[in-house]
Amino acid sequence: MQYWLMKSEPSAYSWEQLVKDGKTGWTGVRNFQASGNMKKMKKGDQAFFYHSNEGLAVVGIAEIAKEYHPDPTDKTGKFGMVEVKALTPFKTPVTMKEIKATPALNDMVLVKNSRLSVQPVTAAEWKAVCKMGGVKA
DNA sequence: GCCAACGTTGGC
DNA sequence: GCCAACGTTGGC
Repeated sequence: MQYWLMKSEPSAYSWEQLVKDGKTGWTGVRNFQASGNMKKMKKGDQAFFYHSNEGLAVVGIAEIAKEYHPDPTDKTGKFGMVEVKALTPFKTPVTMKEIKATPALNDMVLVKNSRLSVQPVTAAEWKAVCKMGGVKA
C-alpha cells in the first residue's frame, strides 16, 4: 500500500465535487514528475486530496480506482491519468499552516516542493495527517 | 495581485 | 547537451 497526495484548486475541481461524483478521471496533469508518480499508483492505494490556492488544506482521502493509462485530453500522448474515488472526508481539514507548524511534517513534499501536484506521502506522514484530520489511518 | 520557485521549451 | 527565456503554479 502506497500513499499519495493529489492537489486540485477547488475552483477547478473540489473535494465536494468528487464526493458528489463518487469517482473522477484525474486528467490534465502536464508534468512529468506528477505523471510519473501516477504511473506508480496501484489500485487501492490511498491519496490525500489537497485544496490548493483556496482552502490550502487536506480535506479528505481518495482511493485509486483505476491505474495509470493514457490521458485522452493530452494530444501529445506523453501524459497519463488515473481514476480516483472519494473514500473518507476529514472531520477537520488539515491546513498548510498546521502542517508547517508540525515539525514531523516539515519534510513533506507538500512543504518542500509545493508545486508538484501529485506526490508521495510516507506512512509516518500519512498517519500523522490522518490523526490531525480526525480520521483513522 | 504579487512574486518566488520551478519545469519546459527552443535556439545555439 | 547546455542554458536563457518563458510560462505556470501556488503560497502569501
